[in-house]
Amino acid sequence: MFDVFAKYLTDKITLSEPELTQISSVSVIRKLRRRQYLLQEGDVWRHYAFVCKGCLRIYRIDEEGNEHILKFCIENWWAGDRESLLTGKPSRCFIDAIEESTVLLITKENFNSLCNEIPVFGGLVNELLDRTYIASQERIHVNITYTSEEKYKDFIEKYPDISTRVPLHMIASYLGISAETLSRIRSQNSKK
Amino acid sequence: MFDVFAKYLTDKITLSEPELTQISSVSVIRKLRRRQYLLQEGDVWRHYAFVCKGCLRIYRIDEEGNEHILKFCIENWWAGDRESLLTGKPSRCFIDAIEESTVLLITKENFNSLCNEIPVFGGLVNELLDRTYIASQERIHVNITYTSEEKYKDFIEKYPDISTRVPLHMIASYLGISAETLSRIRSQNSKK
DNA sequence: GTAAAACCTTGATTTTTATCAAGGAAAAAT
DNA sequence: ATTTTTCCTTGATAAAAATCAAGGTTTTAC
Repeated sequence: MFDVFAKYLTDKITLSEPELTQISSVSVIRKLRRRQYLLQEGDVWRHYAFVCKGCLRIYRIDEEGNEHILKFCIENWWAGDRESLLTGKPSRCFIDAIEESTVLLITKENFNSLCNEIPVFGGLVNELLDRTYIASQERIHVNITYTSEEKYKDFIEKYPDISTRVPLHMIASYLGISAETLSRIRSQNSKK
Repeated sequence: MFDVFAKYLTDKITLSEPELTQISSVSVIRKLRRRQYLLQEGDVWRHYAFVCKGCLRIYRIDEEGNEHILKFCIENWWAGDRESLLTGKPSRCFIDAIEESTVLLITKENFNSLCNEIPVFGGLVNELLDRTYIASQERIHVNITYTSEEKYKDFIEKYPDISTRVPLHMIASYLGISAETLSRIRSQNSKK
């Protein structure tokens, strides 16, 4: 499974064999069955995690026990709870696998070493963070601006690959609307 | 006005006199009157901007002409459109002053040089970016989880200083609810 | 292969929120 | 100081969305 990560990296940056070996040596592959947790609320998240295969979700549970999905992570995406990672505080999130999945884990310490020792790697990570931040600003904009229907359209446009493999009620949770409302939006759209 | 920025920096990191002088030499002070634009949609944003005094807002305008406020920036906050800054593309945002304000501008190029040449400065910036990202994740969570009333309560709790100096309808815009609804929420709360 | 669980849809009803409209208070501009 | 603009509130109404409930389908687990 390391080859998936290697391909992801070498598609974007040039790495020597020793560098790839170095990255490989600190990478740990972890398989997850459906519904299996990668992180539970209260635990401290200490890794960087790259999804080689499958689909995860990051979510929080409110006082009434309702789940609210912050993010879906499919192949070639990064997963994790950056807040817990950076602050060292217990996470408020759960991460679990929606499908049988494989993730590649690198501890924070090893990851930082890689960033320092392999500058192009560090550069890639910074670029990724930039893009992630921009995407989160965009999501805030969508959230405060769009109607439920527009939010759904925007979602399937931005994430066509996710919208086909994730249950509807999870998309509703991600968008912050009820599953019933989303079901009705979808059926109305298909009539047009 | 540079002293406000100098204090902000030296409260967090240790800087030598020459370093402060170096920072000062690339800083440009700009005064803004009420409603004056710092950035208009379509322009490329090329700076880092630190608010020394006053209050700005960053917002977008939708097809129907409605404003949606992405962020308020008061003293000791950073303003700008990171998307345009990093991509070099025309901004989709407006930034203007809600009050008479003073901002300190540093061009992207000079700013990057400072980060490289003064490592503690770069470190501070990275930390700031981390916290900003975490805050944006938190805002997304609030958006998809909370009711309008809870969103408002959360806002005045997180930003008591902003909530007292910004018009109500702008807070409504920031939260993604109508001004009338927010007015009613507030009057109901005060009855309790 | 079958039972159980998860998922989606639809209807009826209630709750929440937006919209439209108008009046008054407060603040800004000159 | 006064006019103008902005801002806030309140009411009435319409629209949107949540909730409750139930039935049917699909998928998963064993």
